[in-house]
Amino acid sequence: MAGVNAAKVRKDLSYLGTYGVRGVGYDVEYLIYQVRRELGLDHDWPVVIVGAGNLGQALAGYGGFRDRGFPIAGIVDLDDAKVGTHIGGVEVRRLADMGAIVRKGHVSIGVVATPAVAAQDAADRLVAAGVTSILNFAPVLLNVPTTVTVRKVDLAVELQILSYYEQRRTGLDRPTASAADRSSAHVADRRVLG
Amino acid sequence: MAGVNAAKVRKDLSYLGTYGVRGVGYDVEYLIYQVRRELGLDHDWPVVIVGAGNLGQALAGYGGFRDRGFPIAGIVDLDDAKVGTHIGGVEVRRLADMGAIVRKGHVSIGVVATPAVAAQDAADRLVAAGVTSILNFAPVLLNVPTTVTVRKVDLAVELQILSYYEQRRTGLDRPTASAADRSSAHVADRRVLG
DNA sequence: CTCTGTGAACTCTTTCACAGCA
DNA sequence: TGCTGTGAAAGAGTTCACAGAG
Repeated sequence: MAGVNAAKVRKDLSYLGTYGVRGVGYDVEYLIYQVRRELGLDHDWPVVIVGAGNLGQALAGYGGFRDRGFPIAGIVDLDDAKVGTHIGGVEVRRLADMGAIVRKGHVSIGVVATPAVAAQDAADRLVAAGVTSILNFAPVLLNVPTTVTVRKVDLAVELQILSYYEQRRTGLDRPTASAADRSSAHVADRRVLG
Repeated sequence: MAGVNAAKVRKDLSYLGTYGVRGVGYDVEYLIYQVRRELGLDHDWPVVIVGAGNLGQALAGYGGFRDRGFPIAGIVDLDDAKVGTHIGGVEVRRLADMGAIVRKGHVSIGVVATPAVAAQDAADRLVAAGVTSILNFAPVLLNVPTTVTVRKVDLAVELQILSYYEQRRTGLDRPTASAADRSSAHVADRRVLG
């Protein structure tokens, strides 16, 4: 169902410890608990969103975050016109309030949903406020201390990857085709084919 | 700057062909053109968005798609209350209009921005309309013909990955720590540390 | 006989190290 | 001397195949 074979599932689970019983199977409920604990999903992780533009609003309004353990502790924006408006039950606050939100809400994860030019400043402020993990939606590489973890999600890049397969499907017979195929195998592994 | 060493850059570029000159360097402009051509970025790829909720609206309103070669050919929604409204200069159309949008706009990429329960239906309709690549934001595995490429972006999973590092940073000294470290190296490779 | 745990084999990716060329 | 191209080595990740246990 997940596109992963049995050997890989067993090997991966074995890294967590020995939670199965040979010849019998896994206690599913207990296994799920252990996986969740290992991934840090046994409690909520409040997040603060920087940028109340289209994306920031969507993220704040998207119930999937709260439902899956990531409640919105706050959303801040540089634009005073947006401050005071409500999105998904959360009030947009001033950028200067970020430190207070992080401190009061025990926030360790920040989301950068600003335009590219404002992203580094947003990251700097998040780091200064004490955030140690950042999810970056801006199409720039953020420069942060080594103690801070950054993950980047570039929506346009996701489309570019699809365009690569589209282009390849139609524009066949190029001489370098097979070599490029091999080199891009790490990308293809995220394809889900039914 | 990109967190990649010179050998890897050279090796990767070599898969596209021999576009550099030994002892001299690459003609940057020509190289960029070749990379773009190989990735299918030498022309626009109009996309159709299914779902005009928070996320669909954000995607449609987000200028980054159009700017990077992915203009919004149309956005459709099941909810008649949303039909007729405008988002980022694009009118929300009825779900039934999807076929016409795809045909008229020569769309081959669809974006699923629906709730989880509606995602498979959205994908089925996209495939029936002739779309061959799907970017799926719903937290479900889509079942599509092997001729269709699917990429999944799960925003909550991105936060879960960050929570894993957070949990690990604080809750240290667990016996299985080193083994799990090794097994998760494929996740860590997307971290950007300054 | 069934199902998990895991060392070993295998495959794929990255890096090294140097040849080739200006 | 400087920079690209690439075979070979090294390193990671995945799969195999079977031991172990009920």
